[in-house]
Amino acid sequence: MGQIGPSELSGSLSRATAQRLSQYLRCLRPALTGTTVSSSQLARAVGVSDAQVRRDLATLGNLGQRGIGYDANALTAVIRRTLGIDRTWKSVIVGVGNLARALLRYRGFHEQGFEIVGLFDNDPHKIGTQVDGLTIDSLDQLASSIKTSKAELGVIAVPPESAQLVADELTRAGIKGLLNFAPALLKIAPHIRLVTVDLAIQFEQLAYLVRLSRTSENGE
Amino acid sequence: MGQIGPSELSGSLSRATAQRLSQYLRCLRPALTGTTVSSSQLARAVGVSDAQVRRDLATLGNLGQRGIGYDANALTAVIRRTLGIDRTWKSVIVGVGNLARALLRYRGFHEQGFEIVGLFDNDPHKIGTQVDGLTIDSLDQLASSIKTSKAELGVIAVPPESAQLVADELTRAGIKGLLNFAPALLKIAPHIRLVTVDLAIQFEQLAYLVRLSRTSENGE
DNA sequence: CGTTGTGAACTCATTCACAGCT
DNA sequence: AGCTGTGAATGAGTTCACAACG
Repeated sequence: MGQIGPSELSGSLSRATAQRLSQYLRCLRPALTGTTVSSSQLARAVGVSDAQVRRDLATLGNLGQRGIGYDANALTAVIRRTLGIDRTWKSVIVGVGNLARALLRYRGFHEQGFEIVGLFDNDPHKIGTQVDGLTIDSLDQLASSIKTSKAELGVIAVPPESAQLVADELTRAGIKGLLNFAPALLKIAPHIRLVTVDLAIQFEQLAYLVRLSRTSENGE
Repeated sequence: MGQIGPSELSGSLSRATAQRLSQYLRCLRPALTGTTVSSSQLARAVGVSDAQVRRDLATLGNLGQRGIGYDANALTAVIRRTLGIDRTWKSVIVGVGNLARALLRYRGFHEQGFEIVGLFDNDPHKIGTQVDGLTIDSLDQLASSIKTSKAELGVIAVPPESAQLVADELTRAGIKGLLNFAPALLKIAPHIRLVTVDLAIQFEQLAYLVRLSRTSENGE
């Protein structure tokens, strides 16, 4: 199974590990110069144990130097390659509301390798107008536009009642992965990857944590 | 409210369990009428095993009926109480950009118990204007405003370089929990609860999943 | 020295499988 | 029959602790 090939993107990392790699990447950026970084430094920054960091990074190959640490540049490169963001991912956003605009302005998306190549909406008032240099197209054009632009990722930023429809349309257009912001339970084909971000759930989790820490005076 | 009855809010649920409870809640809403729902139904809807559902729900007390299932209304009430959303959480948003506007329009926030009672920004052009019936205030007024409104949750929707400052200010103002959307590593006091939502990380996770499913044609 | 990499131990989470209730 | 609750088994994830190395 874990055959270390030419580019060692070995045995699939757990979801949690992949998330932490993203976080390590975040802290690595500031210290991008030719410095080295230790597992305990990364651990403190992200809020995990140093053993956890070492375990995570060890799965990427032996890129630490004992007694020294990890080379920040090399580590960054390997994590990016492992996560698959060592290249550009063309993406489209369906539903051009405030969330879509927030995503377009979100710092560093482009430099992280995510390029928005299409905006779609079904509101006649929006179709044809421009946002950040991109023209908003009608949903009818979704399939043809995706095929010509070769976009692989689709962002669903429409109200929940349209979310399934949009997901189906994106699937038909040959999209590979969906990032869904609608609080809806999507039924999608097994070959499509789905990441759902439900903002209300994040609020609920926060409320739970606050409530918990008040109920039992449990430190940390 | 009032009595906490069997007071089954003791044993802190794991973070993952709390998340799934939120998801169950999501599927429960449509079937709100006096119906019963089975663990396998919930499991199918959310995408977990039925045993998982029963294990999760069992931690809330014995509210299933063998041979029948769970009463949708009762289950909803207990989950809401467990998550701490059986009451209103007053919240403020700092940084009134597109993300803040998206949150304000997000369906069902209010009905889920989250009430935005304050908007803050340091842009002179925004201060004094209204969004959704709320007047945008200067950051200077943060502390006093939070104290009079008794807001408990703060949403950080500012650029990453201001995020730490805002977090400190909210802490000083006596906030209980922070929902951070800035891609920044926040240093916060231990008694403050923090949930960070990094949208770029979600993109990265999706890219990883898509890349993975292409590399090894691993069915699932 | 300080730091990595990793077997081994350990903790937490999930699934199995079935008794027990309706 | 159908469905829950749960002990037991399994699996996944994390920490311990230390040898190996610069």
